[in-house]
Amino acid sequence: MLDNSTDFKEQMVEARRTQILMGAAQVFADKGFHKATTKEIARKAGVSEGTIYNYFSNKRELLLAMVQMIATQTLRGSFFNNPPDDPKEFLLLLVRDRYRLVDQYGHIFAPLLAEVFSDDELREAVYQSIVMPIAQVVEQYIQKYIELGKFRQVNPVIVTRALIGSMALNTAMKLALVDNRYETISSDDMTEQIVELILDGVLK
Amino acid sequence: MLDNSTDFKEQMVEARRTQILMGAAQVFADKGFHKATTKEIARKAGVSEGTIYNYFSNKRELLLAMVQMIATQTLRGSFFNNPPDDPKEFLLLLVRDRYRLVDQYGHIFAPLLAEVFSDDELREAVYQSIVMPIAQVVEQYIQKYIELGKFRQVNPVIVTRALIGSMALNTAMKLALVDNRYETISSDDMTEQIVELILDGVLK
Amino acid sequence: MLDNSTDFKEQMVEARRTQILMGAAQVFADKGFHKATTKEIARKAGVSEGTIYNYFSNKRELLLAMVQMIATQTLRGSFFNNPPDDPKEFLLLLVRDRYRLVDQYGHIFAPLLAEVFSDDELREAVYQSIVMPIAQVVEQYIQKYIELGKFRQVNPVIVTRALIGSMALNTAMKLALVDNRYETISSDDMTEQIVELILDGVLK
Amino acid sequence: MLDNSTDFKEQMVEARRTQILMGAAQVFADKGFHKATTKEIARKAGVSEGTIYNYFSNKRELLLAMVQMIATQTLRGSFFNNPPDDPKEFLLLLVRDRYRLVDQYGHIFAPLLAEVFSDDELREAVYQSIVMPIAQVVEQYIQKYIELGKFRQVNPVIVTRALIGSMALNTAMKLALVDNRYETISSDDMTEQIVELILDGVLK
DNA sequence: TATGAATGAGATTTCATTCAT
DNA sequence: TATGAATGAAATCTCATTCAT
Repeated sequence: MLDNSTDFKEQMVEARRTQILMGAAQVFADKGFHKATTKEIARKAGVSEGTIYNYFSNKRELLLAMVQMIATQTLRGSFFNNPPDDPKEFLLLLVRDRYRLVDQYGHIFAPLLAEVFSDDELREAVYQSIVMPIAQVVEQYIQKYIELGKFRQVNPVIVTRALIGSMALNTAMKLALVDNRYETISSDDMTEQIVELILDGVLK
Repeated sequence: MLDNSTDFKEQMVEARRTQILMGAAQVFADKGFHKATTKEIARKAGVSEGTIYNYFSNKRELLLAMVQMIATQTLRGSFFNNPPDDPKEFLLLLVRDRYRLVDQYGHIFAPLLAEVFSDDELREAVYQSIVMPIAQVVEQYIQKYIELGKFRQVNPVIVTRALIGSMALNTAMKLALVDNRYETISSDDMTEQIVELILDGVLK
Repeated sequence: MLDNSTDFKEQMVEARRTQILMGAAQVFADKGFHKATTKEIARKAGVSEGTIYNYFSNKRELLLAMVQMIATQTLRGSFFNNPPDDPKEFLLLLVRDRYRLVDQYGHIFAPLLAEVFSDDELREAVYQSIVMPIAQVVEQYIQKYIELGKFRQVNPVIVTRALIGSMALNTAMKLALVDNRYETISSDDMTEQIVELILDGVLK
Repeated sequence: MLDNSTDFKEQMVEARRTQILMGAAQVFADKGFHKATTKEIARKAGVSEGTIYNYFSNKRELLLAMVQMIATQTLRGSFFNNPPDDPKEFLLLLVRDRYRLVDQYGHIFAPLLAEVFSDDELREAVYQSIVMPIAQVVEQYIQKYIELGKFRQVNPVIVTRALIGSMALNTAMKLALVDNRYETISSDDMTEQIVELILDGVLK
């Protein structure tokens, strides 16, 4: 078989996988993982139920595949190579970039996080593929600034999770529509306030 | 029927409900809500499956009842009436008290939070009964100190969720055993570092 | 719990198992094991599909249970203790007793034998529980008569299977209605002819 | 279209059918008819799933086609025309020839026989195409020798099935590896003992 | 009120067969 | 004619819930 024929096939397979994943993401978002039926996923994805199983070995694999899909949306290399010197600029760039990811894949995150509580393997995958990569960047940055004497002697691990947790809960509140005071808070304002809060907490 | 007879009966009913809830909590913690079977809950609770339905109308009600059970573990009135003047003392007392709650009911929180992502009513209940009461105390305290000129002009809503989110994610990391660096961090250290971080972020 | 209550419960369980097995036997006989659906088994047995699984862990267990049921229909102890001295009398008694079993459980044997070809565990069970016990009796009898000098020096293992195989294929022909010449052959005639055939083959 | 072109085409078709049947035979032997998937048959046969359906109308047809394939392996004409006069020679020649068939097609027989119990049409086909032709030869031979006064007044139908059943069960025992005493019995010994057994049973 | 056997709706998954390329 | 992706019917099995005792 010729190379471009193989390529073509691979592309078709990838396109089909994505098509199915998107359907699954919608249904998972609506119903949650357990109440989502393969029948409805198939309908939303525009394929038959059987076709799902030509591309994923079972329903749960759909969740794991979503983790991988999100994980590939990494930070641009430029960011890693030349992180801005100004801490505020650094954190704002980073946080806004990740916030955009949540905005884009928001409907995927919720069912994913829900299952993380009861699925050990999924939890590990989410942590290793999604949380760790970004957390490491922040930790190392903080560590460097502590050594430079610009930050207080804080624990970078804790502070990093504090930043992520602060963003996560506030974002969740915004998306969950459970507290209407969030309607008047813009994402940019929220992001900036949180970055400043944490930053002032670590600055000497 | 005499009053004390009614009381006795009510107590029996309450005791049975608790007995069942405790069984359910254990199984939910082990398996998650969906993979927990009523058969196993009954066994763990030491009752028959049928009996569960004499006290709860369905499996999901067990989750809602757990929210109420946790919600009753409110802060002591004394805390509300005479909150410590020193912000650090205030926040530490508060956070440690809540942390104790998580320690005690930790196995209930995970399955509860998992379902919060896909169950609107449960989400509302958790927010109103568990998050809001404590959040309000913090918000009002922050508001007061802003007005007193001791805190910067921050948004109390955001800062409060930042504090809660910081504690939540760090605690989750500790409990999830997914990052072994948390093994060397004591709860007290963690709590104090987070409180200081947020506090330094809001102090003028 | 009192003994007779336990007994009663055990009897109920046994009765239910038998009820389900009988339903399964009918459907297996009609359709064969694989084309038999649990839905139809349930209907024939007069229970719901779910009930089947309260008594058998899966569809295949129904087959194994049938083997056990047939296996319990052993030869009377008197037969073992005082086998008739006359070889012809001995073999006729034995063969007719077993033939009666086939007559009674005939509809169970067919699907059982069909699966024996592709299910190792079932094959082992059928051999150990059904074939071996009866085969051993015959083998030992033949062996004894060889030693007494009344039978030729034949291999008791082969001769025993020859007898069983002769009976089996002729019986199958009768039951399968595939050769109408069998319509005019009575079971008793057939049995006697086969016993005589084998016996004359071994007698000195 | 020219004759030899048609012939060539027919040969190609026949070759393809055989290729597919051989693949199917292997998988049927491994898994049994029902657990064999068309996907695996296609793989073993070295064709695609679709191609199977260009040569056979459905999976079951594969079984029927196997019956025909075995049926064509008939006894040599010479055997029919000049059967040996000596009964023992006659039976040994016949039985050994058929035993060779089982040896060669053994892996096909098991799944075939399994289905025979629940598939009326297949049963009829096996009986008419495989059992009957050989059985008739034996029956007529026996009949002739009875008339010649060399055999007792036995029923040729029963005796013939007794011979076939004796061979079948003993052979099955050997192949099924379920009774290790068969490991020390050679096929030739077994064949001869059975022929002698039956023959002594019918000889005057 | 407590029990637990019975229920049956419903979900996942398999796989023979079809059909566009 | 060959391919193999797509199909969707159908089957097994689970389990929350009911109800007779």
